[in-house]
Order: sequence, then C-alpha cells, then structure tokens
Amino acid sequence: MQASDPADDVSTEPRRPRGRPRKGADERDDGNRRQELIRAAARLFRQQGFAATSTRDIAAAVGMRSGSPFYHFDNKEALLAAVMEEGMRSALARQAEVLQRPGLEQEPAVTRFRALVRSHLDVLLGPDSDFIPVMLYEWRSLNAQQREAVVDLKNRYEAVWTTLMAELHASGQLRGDPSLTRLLMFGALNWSAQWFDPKRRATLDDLTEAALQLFLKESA
Amino acid sequence: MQASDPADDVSTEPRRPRGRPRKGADERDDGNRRQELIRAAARLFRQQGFAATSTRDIAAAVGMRSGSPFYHFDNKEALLAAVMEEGMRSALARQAEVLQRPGLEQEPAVTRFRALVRSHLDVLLGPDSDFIPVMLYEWRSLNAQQREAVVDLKNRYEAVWTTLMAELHASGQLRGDPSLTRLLMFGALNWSAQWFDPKRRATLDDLTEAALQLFLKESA
DNA sequence: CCTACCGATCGGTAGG
DNA sequence: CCTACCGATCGGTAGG
Repeated sequence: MQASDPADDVSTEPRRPRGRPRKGADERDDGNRRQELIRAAARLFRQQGFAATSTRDIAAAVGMRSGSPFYHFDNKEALLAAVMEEGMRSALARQAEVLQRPGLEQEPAVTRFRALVRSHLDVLLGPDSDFIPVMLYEWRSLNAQQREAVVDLKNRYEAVWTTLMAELHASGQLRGDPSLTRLLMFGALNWSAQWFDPKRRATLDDLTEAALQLFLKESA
Repeated sequence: MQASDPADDVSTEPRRPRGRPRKGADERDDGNRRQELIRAAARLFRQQGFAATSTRDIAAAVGMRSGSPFYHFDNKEALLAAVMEEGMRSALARQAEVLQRPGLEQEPAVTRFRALVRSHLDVLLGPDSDFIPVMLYEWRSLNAQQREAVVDLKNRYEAVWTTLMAELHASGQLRGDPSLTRLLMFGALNWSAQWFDPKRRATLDDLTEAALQLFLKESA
C-alpha cells in the first residue's frame, strides 16, 4: 500500500542539474545548507511544535528532498538539539558582548542588570527569535545526552544572572529572595514570547523598564 | 504491509467478559469512562505533548482498545479541547469559590489578591494539575472553533484579575502599569509549572508571598 | 465498547 | 544531495 510520496514528485517542478554543484570561488557552502536546515527547523518547530513537524516539512522549506536532511543530521532529534544549541550559543554570545561594552564594568549593578534584561528580551523577541522558544518548550524531546549539552549551556547563561542578582541582593537593591526572584523573573520574561507583539504599543524598552520596576527596589 | 497492531493483541492478557457490562445499582458510569479518558489524556498530553501522544496511549492508560476513545470523542483534537475546557472550568470554579469565602468582600484588595494568587497556584501546581499546563502549551493544536471556546473561558478567568488589579492600581498599591504587570505576573506564576517541585524547600505559600512582594507595593 | 481493519504519513536507509 | 524505497505507527472507521 505504498502511495508515492508527494514530496518526492518533481514532475511539475523544473529540474535542477544533477550531481554536486561546482563551487564557484565565492560560493563555498561549507555548512550553509546545514545552517539553512537549522533555521528552517527552528521556525517550524516553533510554529507547530517538534512532534508535529515532519522532517519532510523541513526539507521542503529549504528545497531539499525528503531524505536529504539525514545527510546532515543523524536523526530528527539531532536537528532539534542543533537548534537549541545554536539558540543558547547566540544568547551566550549576546550576553557576553553586552557585558563587555566599554565602561560597563564601572557602572552600578542596576545598569548592568538592565543591559542583561534587555539582551535577554532581544534574543527572545527580536529577529531570529525562534531558537530560544524552541529550547524552552521542546527539551523533553531530547535524549539524556543531548539534554545535558543544552543544560550545560543554559547553566552558563543563568550563572551570569545568579552572580549579578547576588550582588544586587547584597546591596539591598533586589526585591525578595534571589533564587525565587530569579525563577519568577525568567517566567515573567520568557512568557512574553507568548504574547509580545512588536506591532502593538509596548516596545522592548517598555518591557525592560516594567520588569526592572518589579524586580528591583529602585529603578535608577 | 499491515503489521498486526500490538495494542490490539490481547493474547497474553486475561480476557474481559464480552459485551456491555450490566450496571449494578451503584455502578452508573454515565460519563465516567469519558471522564477517565480526559484525565488520562491530560496526564499524557502534559508529559509527552499532544502530538507525541497517540490515542492508543490514552486508550491503553484506561484499559480500552485502540479504537474505543472514538466512541467518546469525534477525534483526537476534541479530546484535547475537553481537557482544556475541564481545566478552565475547574480554575473558574476554584476562583469563584475563593472569592465567595464569607467576609472576604470586606477585606482589603490586597487580601483578595493574595487569595487569587494562591488559588491560581493551587490549580497550577496542586493535585490534578495537568489540565492547565496542557491548556497553556497546546492551544495551537486546536482548530479555530475549539480555540474560541477555550479563549472565552480564559477571558472570563482573566477578567476577574483585571478588575481586581485595576482596583489595586487605583489605590496605588500595584507596581507599574496594570496591563503589563498582569502579563508579567501570569508569566511568573505560570512558569512555575516548569520548575516547582513540592519536594523541595519552597512551598505554595512561599511562592505566593514572593509573588505578592514583586507585584504589590506593600505586603500587608 | 471491541474487532479487524484502512489509507496516509512518518523517520530513516542503501546506493549512487 | 537525490532516488526509491521500507517498516512502523497513527488517526480513524464499519459493523456488531
């Protein structure tokens, strides 16, 4: 009862030339196709969820045939892990970049906290913001080993927050217990991925200030 | 290529008596089986996600054969909708019950707010707490009509919060803009379903107080 | 509610 | 990376 796979039916599409395309001097696609797959997967996993997205959907989104993603990834879960790791790496990179802004070290802790909140919201709600929501909501689909790799990155990301919030707590600027406050804060911020609409009134700056107002005693 | 369905293979299991069981006087199962399906679905949808849970899984969880859930529900999505509506109805019931507690009307708004937060956390983290997380995370699997029904219940639930928070805002007891604060608050509270562990230090009371401390200016 | 299925789809693979 | 598949599983149904 083998129906011909519609995704395998090219009859109506123009034929691409066969074989591995010659790489022009500027064309080096080292990993570009892989990267395209990751981006398409992030978008679809976010829109439809991991389990509801077929590898055929992802292949079609980048113009591949149904079996081809498996040339780049061992299995569907490995593609999910790649999405999450990419998301966490870019979040970590953004975090480090923001904290290394010249002169910021001398600024008060509140200023550094604001920068951290803002960069978190940028990664979560700005352009290419599919990766982190996928990470937040699909980790139960990873096996233990993949999960460990993602958790490791997440721990590094959160450790920066923990340190800064301990400093704020020590100087009496944080509202409430640091550990509980951190968890409630991540909830408040991460949930915005569910409702934030850049076309509406509130901006990322508004959100940042609203969050600071809740979690800090003085908004400097 | 029709493999025999393992869920249909009873050869190793003891045979239940055939036919519709006679109902004893006390046995009236009007809708009990349906209710069992909803509860099992809630648990599995929460653990594995909607798309990753098969209707066979759910049937097996209540001792049915693979086709039998469709005697109670038109399709898998209708079962999901039933889970969500049940979750919202019990949340609304709990909310109304709490607010009708004798004498509470005369209490200050802060006290009513505390009661609301606590009942929200009860529904979210207490016994039978699978329904609301399913509602929060799986609504994209509903069709427009089903979604409307759930959104309607959700709006009624949130309207109670909106009213009370407007009152708190008017008397200067709320921190920040009511609309943004409400969204951030739901995020902070709802996210706790991801990390709260009753076996650890923090209790539901701790959580309630921590939340009040963030969102209200004076913790009464 | 069970029996006995079906058509479709899915993840994945061998070989080029 | 495509071709041409496979085995398994899935939602759902007719008939009792």
